[in-house]
Amino acid sequence: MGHRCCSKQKVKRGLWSPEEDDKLVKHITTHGHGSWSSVPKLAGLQRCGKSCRLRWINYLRPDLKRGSFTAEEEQIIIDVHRILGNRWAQIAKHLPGRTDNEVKNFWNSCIKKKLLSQGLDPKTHNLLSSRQRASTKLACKYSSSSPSSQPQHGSFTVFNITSHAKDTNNNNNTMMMNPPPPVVAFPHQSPNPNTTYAQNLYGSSMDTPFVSSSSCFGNMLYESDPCIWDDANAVVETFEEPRVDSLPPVPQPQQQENDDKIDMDCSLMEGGAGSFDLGLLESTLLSAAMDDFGWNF
DNA sequence: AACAAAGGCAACCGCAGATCG
DNA sequence: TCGATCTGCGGTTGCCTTTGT
Repeated sequence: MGHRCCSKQKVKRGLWSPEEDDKLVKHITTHGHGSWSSVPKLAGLQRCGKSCRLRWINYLRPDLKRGSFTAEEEQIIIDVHRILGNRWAQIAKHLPGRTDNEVKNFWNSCIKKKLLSQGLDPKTHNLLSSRQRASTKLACKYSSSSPSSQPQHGSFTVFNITSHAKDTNNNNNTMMMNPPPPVVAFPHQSPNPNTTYAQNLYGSSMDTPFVSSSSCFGNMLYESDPCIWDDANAVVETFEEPRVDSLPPVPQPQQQENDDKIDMDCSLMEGGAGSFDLGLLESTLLSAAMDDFGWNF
């Protein structure tokens, strides 16, 4: 069964040869791709247009960054995935030079296992129940390439934030935020141990589209040491063992997507804002929504 | 050294939305 | 308005390499 676009002609499948790559690159660099369905014919390739498009986008584009993912990229993937779920194309937009396919493969082969080994459900980013953790411990060993990326002391550092936001009329009405979803710190993954991961992230030279309008959240998000964070009247508590069963589930991106639209009034904002990087959340949701609605600025 | 299992990754498949005539 | 085609996306498959026995 072939693609509709190429069902009439005999097409080659499987790995691309250097000659085919060469033909495709030459054609696109001189003529552009135009209509992908006409590319194979014009380029003299016995491939279907879809295959040509995929090959170009994933491997031949000159702006691709090859090589293994950096710790920063890995953290970005985890953060954005927590918000958007398996929207690989959206996630890849946060990683210049990376493709959705590359991100997806990296997630499935590395990050997923790493999260599992750290007791996290890769779908929900929630802590697994003790029973689930026991089963995953049996099933999977640490897959990390660096020993330092293993959880230390066999425990997690989980922030629990209680925000005492004062209302604008200066009275002392305190607004107790709903219990936030768990956020697990990965201090061992920070490239610079003297700065928080978010600082590394936002302060990196990488051309990240993130613009954090609430950097206080961003800065505390990956704080590794036990601390009381009192900026903006929020209190951070840490505890050694996660209270797995009492923690509420992270709202599922999939659940928020009706007709594949991001609900801008989503429950992430309402309930768990305290433990999310709001800057990342804002920019990611906004860019996703802008994409969904076709807004360009 | 040979074989099996696991991991990693490139490519394919099918669906859904967009576009065009 | 509608059907055909194109494009983009996420899920899945299958091949090749690496690792373990």
